[in-house]
Amino acid sequence: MNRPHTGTPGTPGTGSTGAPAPRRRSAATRDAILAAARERFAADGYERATIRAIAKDADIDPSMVMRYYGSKEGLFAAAVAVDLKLPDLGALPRAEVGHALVTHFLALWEQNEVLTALLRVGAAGGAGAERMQGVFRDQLLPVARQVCPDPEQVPVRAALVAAQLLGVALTRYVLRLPPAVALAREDLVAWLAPTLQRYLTAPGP
Amino acid sequence: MNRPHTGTPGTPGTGSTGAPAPRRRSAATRDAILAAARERFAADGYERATIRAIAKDADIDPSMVMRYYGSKEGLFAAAVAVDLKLPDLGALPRAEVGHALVTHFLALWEQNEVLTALLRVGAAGGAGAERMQGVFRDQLLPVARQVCPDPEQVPVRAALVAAQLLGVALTRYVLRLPPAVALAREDLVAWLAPTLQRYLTAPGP
DNA sequence: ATCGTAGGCCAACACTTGTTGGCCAACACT
DNA sequence: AGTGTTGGCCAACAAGTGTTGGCCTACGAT
Repeated sequence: MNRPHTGTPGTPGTGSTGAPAPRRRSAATRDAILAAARERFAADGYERATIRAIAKDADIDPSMVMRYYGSKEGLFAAAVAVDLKLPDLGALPRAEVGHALVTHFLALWEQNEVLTALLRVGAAGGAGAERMQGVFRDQLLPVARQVCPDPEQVPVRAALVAAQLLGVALTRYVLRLPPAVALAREDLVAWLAPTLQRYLTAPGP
Repeated sequence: MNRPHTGTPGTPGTGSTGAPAPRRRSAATRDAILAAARERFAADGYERATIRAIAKDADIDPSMVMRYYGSKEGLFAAAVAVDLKLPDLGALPRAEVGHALVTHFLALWEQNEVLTALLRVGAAGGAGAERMQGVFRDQLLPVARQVCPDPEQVPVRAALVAAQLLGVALTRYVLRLPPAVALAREDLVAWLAPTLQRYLTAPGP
């Protein structure tokens, strides 16, 4: 798909010395590109976030983006490497899992614009949606498995949780419905925690 | 922004006769364009849905789209004229509003791809998000006002309802998380109805 | 039958996009 | 000092986009 050209430099094998990693000068540029890309993807979505705009934000030439990340899709893939860092719900009192999940998610969304970017692009469909499915499958499902009574119902429970949480993120951080934005975080938690608690631990309907 | 050219034909003034409306031949074309546009917008989102593709689906020339709708934005505005047709919740037993809302929404969503299109484009931000805010404000808020105890809390309640419903739509119809897709409609209703019921009618936290 | 007009297509324009290959400066290492 | 490599920019390409204006054809009223 993309020619090697000079090839992606990759990790430069820190050599013989166990020294504190010299960190090639290019690493700074790469990080700048990634940061700018996250911002643009989150603000504009995949299509409207042009490589040229990202490059200008990072104060480098558009061709550098190609050199380091191969293509726009490659850049996106590198920019939204999401790790939800979900806590171990198994180690919590079962009555608190709902509360813990909501607070964790809200904190995550507000500190990291990666999730907004991912949601925006995921909603656009195609590869973005697949990536989102991956996050759901690899990160949310296993956690749900730890608190769900019936293993067979785990996927359904997790999907319900995802629907509620993503819905909040959508209305609050993407669509910005005024009441959803104005809502204080603590009130939001108070409303959502019981819902998630029920979706996760209540007996099926 | 767009020149009049021949001007949008508009409604052709059915003339003197009160006859069954001759329906200019162009009306069929316009409807075909609109149908194709809804499909494409729903499937591909705003940017990826090109005028050329829509025109090809409708078996007409791309320039016709411009003639009838002025611009791509104009076409989109005409394509997603959403009317949720929300039932009068005031006329229902208060204990059933949650159930009524979910069933109505799911039916709406599955019959009409307009909502998927609107959600996809809304999530992309910009004008799409504003239009979604409009639907929320003009159609969901008034209905919530009919069942909410405290008028001051109406916006919050409505936002919570929107978050839950849009979250389901997102995971089920846009992201297509497998468990969310596989879930039977009746089961989904059984899970969601109590949640909405609580968001709308329960005393605040 | 005639003529204005609406419905439609064609070809092109202006622009933006992702992407490429070549060239140059600074650095590291011997 | 010399030399190969890395980091970077410039200019350009090919493709695809929304959009425009002109031209042709068939219909409807006169």
